[in-house]
Amino acid sequence: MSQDGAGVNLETSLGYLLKEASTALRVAMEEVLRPLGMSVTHYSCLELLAQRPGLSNSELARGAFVTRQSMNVLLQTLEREGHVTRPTEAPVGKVLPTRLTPRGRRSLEKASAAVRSVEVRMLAGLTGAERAEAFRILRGMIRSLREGDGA
Amino acid sequence: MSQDGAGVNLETSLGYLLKEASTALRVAMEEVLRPLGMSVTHYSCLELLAQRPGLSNSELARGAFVTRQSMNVLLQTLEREGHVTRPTEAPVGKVLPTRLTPRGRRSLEKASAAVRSVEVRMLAGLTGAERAEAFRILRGMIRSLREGDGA
DNA sequence: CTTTTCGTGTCAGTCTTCTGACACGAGTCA
DNA sequence: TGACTCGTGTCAGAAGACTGACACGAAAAG
Repeated sequence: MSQDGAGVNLETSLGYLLKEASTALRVAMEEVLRPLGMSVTHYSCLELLAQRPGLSNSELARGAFVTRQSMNVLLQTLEREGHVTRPTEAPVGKVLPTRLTPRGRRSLEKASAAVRSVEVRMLAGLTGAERAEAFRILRGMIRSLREGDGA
Repeated sequence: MSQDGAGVNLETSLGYLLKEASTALRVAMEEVLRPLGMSVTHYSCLELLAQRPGLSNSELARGAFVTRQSMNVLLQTLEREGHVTRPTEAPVGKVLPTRLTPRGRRSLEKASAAVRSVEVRMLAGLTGAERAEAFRILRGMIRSLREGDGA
């Protein structure tokens, strides 16, 4: 019932499986993040800032896979809640470098632990070699997909 | 600058890479689907119906990774546009089995071809063995993630 | 047969994210 | 110097998806 030559066979499509895996991961993350009052984008933003302090709104948006506009409203919330700070004046150009506050850092610590547990669970049945292989393959897919961008 | 033992290292995180790949795929699909006036969920719904005619609203929702409510409004649109049909009365219970119209099928054909080209591009640099390996690994991840569901 | 559980379709309201558009500053190039 | 491109921050409106809640029918459990 599913081997019509024309269609994309959902049962065997790597694209569909990729979406399925990504959704499962997002659901699992939401599950552990909800008790902390945090969404996935929320967390991603904080984690990005921890690893690369001073990132701009646009850079954060790209890193969290949302638009600048969406990231901006998120940053406003995070700023209001005291998790991050942005200068009122741009030191150079229009870019407003964002930084974590101590409170934001504490908040991130719990979230990070929760997310790490999810990732550990996801990778539980995989050997080191398989993880490396998965990493390599996914990187390749991304590169191939983006190649056709400007073409 | 990124090897603090506590955080989830974004550069080496398979979870992050998974999201990145999934986003790249979605973007690429939106790109080829837009000229056809179709969104990804739109297309997913049609493709599901082609392979499993008579699916209910709820089943379609699960297959397209959205809620019943979201799928319902989409189905209303698709019905209004004449791409699908649903009986006004439920043959049994409350379930309304949905089917593609010839018009829906024609519409899907173009979309399916476009999506297939994206998937081909994504898989371009991969050998058959790698694709099989990717399939196996992703399946494992999904299973592991869902295991902790009811725990 | 009765009760309970489960899945379904649907209504209503809210929220998040996106698309479109604008002005501004920095860097590039002639 | 001046024109041009590029990236950025921001405002406004629209679209899409979600959460919460309800009634109903089927299937399972008693």
